[in-house]
Amino acid sequence: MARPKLHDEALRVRLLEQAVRTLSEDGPQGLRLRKLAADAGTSTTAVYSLFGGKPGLLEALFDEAFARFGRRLAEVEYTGEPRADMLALAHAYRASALHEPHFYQVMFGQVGGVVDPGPESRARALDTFRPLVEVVGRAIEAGLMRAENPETIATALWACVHGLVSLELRALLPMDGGDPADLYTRALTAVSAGFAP
Amino acid sequence: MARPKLHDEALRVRLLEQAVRTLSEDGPQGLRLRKLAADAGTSTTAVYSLFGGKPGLLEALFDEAFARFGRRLAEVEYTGEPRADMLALAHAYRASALHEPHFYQVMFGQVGGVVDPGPESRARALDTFRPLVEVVGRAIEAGLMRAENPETIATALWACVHGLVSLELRALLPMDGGDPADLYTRALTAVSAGFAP
DNA sequence: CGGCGTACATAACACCGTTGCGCTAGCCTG
DNA sequence: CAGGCTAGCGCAACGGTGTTATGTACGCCG
Repeated sequence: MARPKLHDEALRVRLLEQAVRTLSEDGPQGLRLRKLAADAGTSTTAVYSLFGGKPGLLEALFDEAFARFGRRLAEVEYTGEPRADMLALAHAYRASALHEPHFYQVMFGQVGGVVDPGPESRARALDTFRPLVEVVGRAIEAGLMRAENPETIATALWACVHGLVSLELRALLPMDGGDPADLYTRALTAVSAGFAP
Repeated sequence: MARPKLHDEALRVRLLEQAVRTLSEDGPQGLRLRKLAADAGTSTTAVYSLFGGKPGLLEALFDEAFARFGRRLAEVEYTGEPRADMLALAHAYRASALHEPHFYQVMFGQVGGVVDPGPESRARALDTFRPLVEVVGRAIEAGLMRAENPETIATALWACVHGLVSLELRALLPMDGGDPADLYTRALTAVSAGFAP
């Protein structure tokens, strides 16, 4: 060792925070390494020693985006009625995606081309929808849904919400049907009804 | 006029065809203007006079991708049983997306950041799922689904398929459930059952 | 106290999309 | 029939990107 490390964990979180801010404000396109380093008071070398490059930084943002998403879903207050809770989760999912679309893009859009999350990042991402699996489990216990694998049903529900959000963000929802929130509610009610015993 | 135009409609389709080929093989990342022009035996200026730039080229590819998708869906042979036809459409949708994921990325992923399709491109994109609306309409006529707005039900079905495909392409489908195709069938059967009268 | 080795910032590199320059090639006029 | 005018186009320059190589300043150890 020759001199004290400046590229330490503290700088890593500072860079990540700054990247999160830029991502939130300007989107993935606005994320430039030089500007990021300058804003954090360091040089681009730091990004390479701490993240290995821009793909590594994006993977860290992928994790962060799912963590934020997970926090939003964890804040949902349950009523105890599984189907209502499921709808609450879905609407929280939608609200979070519409409120921070750039993060949604990092999670599900192919950003800049190559965000290859790696297995453990994918596993953490999958953990995000654990609350939904649990709600489905309670619905099954309550006799509201048939006794299938909860993950299967939860995946179907998740896919439906995710697909609706994706279409809505692409402005591809046919808008003759009034409030989009109603469409979510009706579609998800239908899915859960379809899995009724 | 001074000399015969080389940047004509023929060159436009040649460039588009070459772009389609490159997109299909190398993905959006592999689409470089210089290489594209060289492959087509012209210069980058042609892309600007014919498409206005790279965003214009990507919008043309957006249209082309949806056209291909529409052709795949139009090739589905109907049995006459609306629910079976709906499943056939869904599996054709999935097959097309998995077979040409780069086109799917152009259609639904935020490619390179800015593919802003413009209203008439969006309208053509929405036309793509017209067959699904018609199948739903037949299901309603046959008394298999409740007499709601067919577009609403079709949108719910579309979102479900689209969401599943999106998750599958992201390798985010929980794989303990065996064949993913079964998951599609079960989820979509549930959705259509949820809209039963 | 001096040399060493490392950790860093800075500058160079290759490439991108975009744009201005300038040559080239055909019609129109004299 | 010749020559200039100008539109059309290839080419090279520009600003910017992510990445990599270079040089430098610093703190420890002999």
